[in-house]
Amino acid sequence: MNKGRVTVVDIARAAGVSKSTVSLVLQASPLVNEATRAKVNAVIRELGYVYNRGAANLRQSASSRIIGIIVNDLTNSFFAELAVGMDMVMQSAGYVQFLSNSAESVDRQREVIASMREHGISGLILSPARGTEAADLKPLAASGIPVVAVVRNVVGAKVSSLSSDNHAGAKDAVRHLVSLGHRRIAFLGGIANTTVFGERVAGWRDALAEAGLEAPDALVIGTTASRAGGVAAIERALLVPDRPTAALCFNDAAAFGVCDGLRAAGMEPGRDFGVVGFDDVIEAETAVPALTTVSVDPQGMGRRAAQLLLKQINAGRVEPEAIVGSVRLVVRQSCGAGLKTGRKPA
Amino acid sequence: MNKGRVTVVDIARAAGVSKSTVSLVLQASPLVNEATRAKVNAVIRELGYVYNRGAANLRQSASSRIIGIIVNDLTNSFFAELAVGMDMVMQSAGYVQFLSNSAESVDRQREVIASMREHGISGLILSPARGTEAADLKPLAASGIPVVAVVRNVVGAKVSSLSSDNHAGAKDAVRHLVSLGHRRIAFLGGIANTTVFGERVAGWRDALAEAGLEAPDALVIGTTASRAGGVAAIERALLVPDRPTAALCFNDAAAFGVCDGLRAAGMEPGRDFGVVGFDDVIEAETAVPALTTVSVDPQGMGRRAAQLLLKQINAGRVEPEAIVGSVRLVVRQSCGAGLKTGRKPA
DNA sequence: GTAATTAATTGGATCGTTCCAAATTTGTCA
DNA sequence: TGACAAATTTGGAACGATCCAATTAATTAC
Repeated sequence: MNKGRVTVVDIARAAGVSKSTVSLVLQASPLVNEATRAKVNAVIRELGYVYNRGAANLRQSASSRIIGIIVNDLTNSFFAELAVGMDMVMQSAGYVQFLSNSAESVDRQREVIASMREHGISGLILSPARGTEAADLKPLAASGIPVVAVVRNVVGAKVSSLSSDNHAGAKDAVRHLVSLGHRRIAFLGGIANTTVFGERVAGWRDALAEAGLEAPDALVIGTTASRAGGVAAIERALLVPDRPTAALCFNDAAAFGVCDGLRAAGMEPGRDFGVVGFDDVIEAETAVPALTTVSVDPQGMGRRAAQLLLKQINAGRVEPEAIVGSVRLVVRQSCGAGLKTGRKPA
Repeated sequence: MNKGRVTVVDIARAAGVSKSTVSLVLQASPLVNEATRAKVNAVIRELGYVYNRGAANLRQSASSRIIGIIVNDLTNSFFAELAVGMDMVMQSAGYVQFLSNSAESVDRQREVIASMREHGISGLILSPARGTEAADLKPLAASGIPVVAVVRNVVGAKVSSLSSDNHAGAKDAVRHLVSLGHRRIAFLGGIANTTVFGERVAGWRDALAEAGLEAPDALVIGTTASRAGGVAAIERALLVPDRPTAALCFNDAAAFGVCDGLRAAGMEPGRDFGVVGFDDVIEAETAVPALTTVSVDPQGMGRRAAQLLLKQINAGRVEPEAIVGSVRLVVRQSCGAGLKTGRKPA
């Protein structure tokens, strides 16, 4: 059974030329005569020919035009947007992408990477699962497949990375809360022993030190980087003696949770307690109160990661570079600053 | 340049067997002697061999083990979760997936489908962009590639579909609001002339008719299926003379927007206005007030879609079937029903 | 009108794997 | 030990596109 598959040879036969000519037409080569090209293209359309990229990729020189993307938590809208940003760039560069969700499991991530290698990806963008080691990426580097780590980076791995300036962002956010008069500022949510958590807490600590305020460990409450984690964190924070009056949250998801938790305790975020998030997810703008947050522009970050990867793919030689994206504080209502002006009715 | 690629022939030479034997080992065939298998596997590990799936797929009998997934809006967490559900099933069935975001553009969707065909996908799960026509899926059907449409379906296309019982879900939700004493119930958010919108509005209308209540067009306010759309919808709804006291929202995103808009207007969702969503996104449970919503279990739906597609791929012969998933109302706080019990502190 | 030049076209050979039929080795039994 | 069956192994021909060197056709030059 031929499976009904139409091949270059079928086209060649029908158009009365050789398969080589058909191949040239497919590659839009200038070598082929216009009349011939037209005829071949007509036959291609007529027979419903589908280019077989797998066969073409067999020649060792070819590039698969497939790139792999692995994120650690697709249900988090930060990553969903990151993926969308990458998709945009890759799409217009003529690449397709294998997108997978490691769900924070290194085993799963390993499997996915192996599978992607078998499919011959030309590059990989990875938001590493917690616990990823340099060894996990070794084989990729060995076969010359460029890798870009986003959001988190992998210590010891010689791959490019694109992260955001967590330290500066956290510092700015806390400075802002201090300028609003807060003296007891907590750090809520997130998983304690991760690099990103560490960087953000350091920023928090430094800003407090700068203002001559103390930064007690009791005010650092790590839980999960999710809405539920935020709820749990604020519940505990409100039990601390000499309770905080404001908080920098690990990320926006946690910040929303903190708002939920405050309301459940009869407090209104922004008015009774200052809340600042991190990430600037789309919902941050439309939420009520609108979330003051450190903007890392996930889509933009996705686009930049994709561009970086493409650059490396085209460059051939892989020269790892570490980019730390700058970050800016977006002041909205949840910190209490924007409340005077209020929300203008549409 | 050999590109450093290790092939079966290299393994064969190093292990002192023929490439056919290596191939048998790769396929875990029982034909090969244990001692030989062990030696070959050792060499495979030693030389760092990577299976070339592209080459294997060349044989016409082979299946690519790649499936395509196209969703119309990945930034909507409903679709992100849908994708995660599919990922789980596909992953464990040994498939990888091309995941793309059509961003509601049919042109983009067409390109993506073409690209996926060239890569030889064994099946496609599609949440069609608005305006998708049967003709867009024709070539896939023609080459015997099974397609499962999810969420929305494509009229006239002979593909399997998996949608949820929008009519029944909406009806249940409105009945519940009626049972809580509401008499003026709006339908808020969503894009007006889409199938899903139509089905949900019909359920809303039928439930009202059943209760002997009127269903004026002024109370159907279509905007966008997003948080911002919900805010806009409730703003308009509150201006309607004889304003509604509760609303069924097109989806959870819109419902969250409605809650935001209510608060901005000084009203508390659940207490001053009943809000019911649709989809049961994860955040629905942890939000404050927890969202009463019609559960369609996006992850579960993703899993079922993936299973349906796998069934069709394995069956060979493609027999389209339309599955309408049942749906159930999850009563939480936002409708006002759960307020008496309140939220128990953790 | 023929040689030189340029423009188009074309057979293999090749990429890395699978599959088939055929060959080889090993084992069994009278 | 020889005949026969079972267990292993193995070349070579696919699969569908690309690329190279070589051939043929069309132009131009003299």
